[in-house]
Amino acid sequence: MKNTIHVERAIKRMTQADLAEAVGVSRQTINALEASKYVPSVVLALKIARYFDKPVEAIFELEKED
Amino acid sequence: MKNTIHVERAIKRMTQADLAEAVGVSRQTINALEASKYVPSVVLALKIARYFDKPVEAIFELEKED
DNA sequence: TTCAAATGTAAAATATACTTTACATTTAAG
DNA sequence: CTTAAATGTAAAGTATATTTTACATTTGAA
Repeated sequence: MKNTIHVERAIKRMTQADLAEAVGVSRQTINALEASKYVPSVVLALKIARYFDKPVEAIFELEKED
Repeated sequence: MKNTIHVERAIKRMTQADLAEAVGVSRQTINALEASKYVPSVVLALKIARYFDKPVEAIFELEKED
């Protein structure tokens, strides 16, 4: 699992805390997602994608090992 | 969280066990997802969507309470 | 109607997402 | 350089996804 949350966040010039609040999770959760420490639920993925107005697949990408 | 897994499965005329094997989870996991007993990870959602050749959003939909 | 396949369900165990608190490090602006 | 904001990280706790085993019920085809 690979994601481009930090890129989307850079485009919108927002902090991890901003995004966390926008999608209703803690800042550490966003930080951990960006660091690929774990895989989000599809609910959180949908919220993040919707926030950035992109399809889930544009932000979260499967890798061979998934 | 609402999903249309059983519909996609009906279109392809496949069993829960078939889909489970195709995406690498147990049959009970598919059964529980169809019964909305829990929310899958985005990895599993991506695999299911990819298997049905549709975007995640076409199969998994956020609800107000999410 | 009968039988096998498909589905529903449940409990126990394990893995992992997510939160909270707290602190250290980095970065950017003044 | 100094300071505040942003980020990285970590540990402990809670919630929940997923598996395994097992059995009951439903459904469909012969």
